Amino acid sequence: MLDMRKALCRGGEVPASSMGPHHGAECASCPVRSSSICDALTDQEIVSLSAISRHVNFVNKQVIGDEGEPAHSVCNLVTGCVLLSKILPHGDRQVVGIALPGDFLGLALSDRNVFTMTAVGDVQLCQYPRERFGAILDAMPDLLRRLHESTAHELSFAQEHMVLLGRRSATERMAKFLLSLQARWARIRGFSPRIDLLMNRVDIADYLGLTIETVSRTLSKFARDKVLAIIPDGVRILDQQQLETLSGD
Amino acid sequence: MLDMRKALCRGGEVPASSMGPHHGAECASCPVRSSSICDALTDQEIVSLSAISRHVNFVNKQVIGDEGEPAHSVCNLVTGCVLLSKILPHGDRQVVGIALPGDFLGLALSDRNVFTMTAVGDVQLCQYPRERFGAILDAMPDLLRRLHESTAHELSFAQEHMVLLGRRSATERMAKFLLSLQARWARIRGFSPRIDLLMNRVDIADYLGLTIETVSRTLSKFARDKVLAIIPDGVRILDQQQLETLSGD
DNA sequence: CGTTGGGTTGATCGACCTCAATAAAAGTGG
DNA sequence: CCACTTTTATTGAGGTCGATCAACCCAACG
Repeated sequence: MLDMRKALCRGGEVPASSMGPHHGAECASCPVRSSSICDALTDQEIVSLSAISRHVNFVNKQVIGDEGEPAHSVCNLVTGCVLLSKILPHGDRQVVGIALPGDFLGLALSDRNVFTMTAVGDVQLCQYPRERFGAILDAMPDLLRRLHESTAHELSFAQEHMVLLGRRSATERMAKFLLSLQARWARIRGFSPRIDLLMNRVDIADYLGLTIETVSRTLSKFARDKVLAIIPDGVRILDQQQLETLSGD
Repeated sequence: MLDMRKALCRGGEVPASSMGPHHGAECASCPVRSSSICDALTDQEIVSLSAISRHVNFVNKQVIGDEGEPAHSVCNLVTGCVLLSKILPHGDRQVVGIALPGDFLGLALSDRNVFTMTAVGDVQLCQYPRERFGAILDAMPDLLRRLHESTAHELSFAQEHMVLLGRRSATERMAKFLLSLQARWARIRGFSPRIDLLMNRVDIADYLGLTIETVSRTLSKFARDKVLAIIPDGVRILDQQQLETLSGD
């Protein structure tokens, strides 16, 4: 519901902390290699891909790329969380996706950003110049296949989210959201009843197509019903079973 | 809002009218070749692809494939319209996509249908066995690239639809829907103020996340305001400009 | 004709939004 | 470390848009 684009202090595209280019070597110790598109590559291919890669850092609320603006690079999300959002003429915002470590940003390889990307908390990206990445794709059919897989998976996720936005109640949306985040983090850090939300109520509301008040009320209701406890920066699930019931399937 | 799966007379996967396999030759005269993924192929490649293709026909409301069931084939939509939908445990339905001539069904190449596909009116598909199509992809990197492009485009469209479902009013949804359909048909048949809806109010409601009553009321309102005229099987736009204003951007 | 399926319209209801006040948390500067 | 501001979250009261429930129309069709 809030246009954050103006509210941000964007120094430059690349924060000072990441100006030094450091190539190649890190891939071997990359924490998301196995869960990213890079797992489709041979060691040799990794080397040639890493030759064009650069790590870049962003801080909370920093805009990584603006909808409609030229996209100079594509990247893997290494650490942190990135919100993908679109803003309507009258100012309303819809968060159309949440990227977590291992996710690829720029699946479409489009020359313009199709959505605004905003860092949530500290974010590290492994960035590749777009044209060079495109060129490398020609030489690595497995990489293209993996990219297509990821895109298809995203599409499927998007369709699932359409169902949520079109046909589900506020309670179901909230429950689904929490379970979905929990499941996604589980693949990265392992299962935990404690869920770091990272983002604030505005972001959640804009993702679920609700208002912050409804988000707050729904969470309070869950807490009152002992389904979860609201803790700093997140929630702790107290009754997993009940939350799944509330999610509507 | 209606579970149609049970309500249908599904003879078999392949209607009698299409049992005779007819290979290859039609590709030369295919009406959607240039707008389908096939336009990425050389004449020679077309021949090898057409060797595994088969045309199949479906009638109005016939289920082409059910969500969750094994997907034996992928296909190009040649004529007609296909609804892609998901159904909640509860019974509510969300239409997550509308396929028109030239669109590819089965972009994900997944072994199971991720949504239910339902024919709207008479439908002709150009069908390929899934495994064989997958194998052919290895030999045709351009085809894979084209497939990825289509998938990325679908994803972008899906995200736009999320904005509609999450943040737009009934009026805006309806206006957007009509303009979107008009634009998509324009690429196939050329621009026309007359829009064949093909589908009924239930389908529209389930696509827009509304009820049939709201769809009907909104259309009636548009007609009362002389924005459009409701005609058999569709609408005729009377005030294109005003409809665009109503769409909210 | 009666029946059936789709569409329209009206009356009422309720889930969520809006507006507003308050509370809690997080910065900021002395 | 403590006032002070600013941001973020919660809670309440009231309003609204679209859902629900229900009646009715109309065309197709046996």
